[in-house]
Amino acid sequence: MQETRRTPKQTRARVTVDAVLDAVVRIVKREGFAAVTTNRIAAVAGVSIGSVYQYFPNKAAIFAALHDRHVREMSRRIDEALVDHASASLEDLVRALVTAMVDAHAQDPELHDVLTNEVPNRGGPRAFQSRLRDALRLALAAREHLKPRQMERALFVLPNLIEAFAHGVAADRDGLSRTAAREEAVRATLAYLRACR
Amino acid sequence: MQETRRTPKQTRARVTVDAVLDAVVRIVKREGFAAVTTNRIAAVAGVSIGSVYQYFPNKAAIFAALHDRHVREMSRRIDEALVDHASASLEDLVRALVTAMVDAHAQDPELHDVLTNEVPNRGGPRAFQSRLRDALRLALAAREHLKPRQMERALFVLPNLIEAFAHGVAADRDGLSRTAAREEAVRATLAYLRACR
Amino acid sequence: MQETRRTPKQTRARVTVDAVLDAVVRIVKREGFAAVTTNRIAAVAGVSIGSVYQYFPNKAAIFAALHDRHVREMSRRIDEALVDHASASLEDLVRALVTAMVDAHAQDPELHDVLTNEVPNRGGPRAFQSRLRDALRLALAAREHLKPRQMERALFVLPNLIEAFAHGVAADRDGLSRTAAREEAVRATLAYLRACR
Amino acid sequence: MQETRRTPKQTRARVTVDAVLDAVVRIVKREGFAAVTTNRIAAVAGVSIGSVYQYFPNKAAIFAALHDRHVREMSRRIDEALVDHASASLEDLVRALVTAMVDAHAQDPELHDVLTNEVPNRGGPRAFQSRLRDALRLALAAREHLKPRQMERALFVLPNLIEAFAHGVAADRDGLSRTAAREEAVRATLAYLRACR
DNA sequence: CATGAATGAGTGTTCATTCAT
DNA sequence: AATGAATGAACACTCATTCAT
Repeated sequence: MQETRRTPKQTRARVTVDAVLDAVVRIVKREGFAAVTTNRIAAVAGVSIGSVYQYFPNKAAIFAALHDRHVREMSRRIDEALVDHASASLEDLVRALVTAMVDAHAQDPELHDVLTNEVPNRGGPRAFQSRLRDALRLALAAREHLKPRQMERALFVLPNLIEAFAHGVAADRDGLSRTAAREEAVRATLAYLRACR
Repeated sequence: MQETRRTPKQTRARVTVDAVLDAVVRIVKREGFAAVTTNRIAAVAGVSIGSVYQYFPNKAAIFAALHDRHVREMSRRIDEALVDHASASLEDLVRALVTAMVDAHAQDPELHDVLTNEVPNRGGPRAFQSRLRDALRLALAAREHLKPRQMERALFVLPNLIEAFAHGVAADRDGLSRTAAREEAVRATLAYLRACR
Repeated sequence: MQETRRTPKQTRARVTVDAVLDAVVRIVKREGFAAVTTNRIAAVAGVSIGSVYQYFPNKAAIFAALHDRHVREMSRRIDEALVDHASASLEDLVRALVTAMVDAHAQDPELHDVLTNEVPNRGGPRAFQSRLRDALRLALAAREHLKPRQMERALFVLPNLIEAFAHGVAADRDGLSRTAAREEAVRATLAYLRACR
Repeated sequence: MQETRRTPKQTRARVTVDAVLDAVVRIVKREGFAAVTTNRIAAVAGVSIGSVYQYFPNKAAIFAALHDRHVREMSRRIDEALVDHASASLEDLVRALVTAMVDAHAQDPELHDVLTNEVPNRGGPRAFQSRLRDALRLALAAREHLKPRQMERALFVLPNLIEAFAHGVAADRDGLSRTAAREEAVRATLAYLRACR
């Protein structure tokens, strides 16, 4: 009773916004980015075009919200891994982070591809890299004694490393299996970390 | 006498095509992707819109050609590194490849960003990953004794890794100097390679 | 209460469609066929170009609809003559049919000319000849004992005969008076019919 | 040696002009009227676009010349029939005229359809009706004693009649053989003529 | 609030015509 | 004279956005 308690207004807004964002994804996947018109979005989302403009000031804002949602979902996973493995070893935490990112992308590779290569993204797709960097900063600071210089370098390398694998898994659909790719990602990350010490 | 010898037709075509592609880049950088209209391209390229359509069947073909040119430039650099370091150690070759890619992107980060995030890219940015993969296949086969399985994994990982770093160095190094970032990228790549053995 | 009762949607559509078709006719008459651009049609019809495309998928469809409307109008007149003179003599029925066709064309000869000679007409202008043929088939079958062979021939000749006069009246603006032409048409048609017996 | 003697210039002009006109017909038949562009005409005619403009001031002139050629061909046939049957009965002459027109259209119905319904025709297709009218005036004056009023009417009716049948035979005879249709056209025309007396 | 018909600025593209070679 | 690359005005059509209902 208490947790689902939002005003009807908020709920409806939430539902409509999500329907719109999902519609964009569905259209890009099925008909390509060129088919993403605001009217089509409304139709696929099952709302009127007027309602779309009730929630988004313009088309670009829809894309921005879509990217935002993705970044938030990624951040959620990162935070979760961080908290769940707060007292685990660095190896285990890194494994958890890598697994979270790879799995997130592997789950719907097409979605990831769409977000990365088709939907315009003024903010850059690197928005959640900084969240990842922050998470790693916390993790490393608590566990390793790295000189500031080393820390900086590691914080440059690791997010790129992790994204490379996540990206690779999503793109190379008939390459490595998800499990193998994930293992490879963990191995590469830990190898680098060891080389840092 | 011999090197500049092309038919006037070919030369003119080349010049026009390049002017058009450069115009696209210039417009995206200065006014954003939304300002890239075919008529604007023609104006900035200093040719008539009719001439643009003499060389490109439609707008999408212009973008495709732009990506193509980029891929070719990348391939050129990869090939060069491969040949120049034909008898060098694997470490040196990998260093050369990473450096080549990083430098290529760092040279005009804005251009790279534009090509990656703004200009629609149906073929995927993976076109030159496969060139990179081929180069690495040659390099590894001649130097390391990897089991097929190991080779497969390394060839999946390395191109993604290198591209991620090239991106990363060009985009946000978060305080790291470009040289330091590049050095760290090489170190991370070699760390992975060593872990493969 | 009952006769004007249509949904607003249908009424509005009807009005817009007719305004568009009338606009085409007006433009062709006043400025020639070359001046018939979709934007000009919209302007003259008093609607936005977007609305035109709400009702017609493309420019050709506008022309098709225009011809269609003409054919329907002709068919209406034919049917009316047929029913009104169901129990009249063949002479009277033929006179009614000829009169209907000639008058229809004489009423707005310029319109007819435009439809015949300027507006592209993929379906052929003969669409309403077949309606005329059907009407005559009914009329003759009920009144004359023609052998199948004779019937076939009469059904080939009569529509052509009638169209020749209608066409002639519309085209030859300073030729015979409308009444005279109509009388001449009736005379020729009946002469032929008598020769068939 | 003497009759084909024209200056090379004139001959070349003739050949080019004809090639251009034939090209138009070929394109309309094969690809539809929309495909008739000046550049395509030049290509199909096997000459350069520049040469086309050497002989025609603009595109409309090409269409005009095409109609002109058709009218001239029709006139030739009319004149021939007139002379060949100078001392024949009116029936025979009319039969000859109808046959000439019907056959001319039946020979290449597609061409005729194209010229009538697709190629813009500012002059109206009536150009050769007046030639036909003149021929009939001569024929009737020499053979029948019609009052001026009757003559006027006959000269209004007959060309329209004959053209309608020529059209009709070429287009849709609805099961009738071409010979039968032509015979019936002659019968109908003569029936009208007799009713004039 | 929701709707969706209407809007019209702006786009990609064509093609008649020119003119330097 | 012949060529055909270049031109650019003009077109058909789309689609983000508005607003009366």
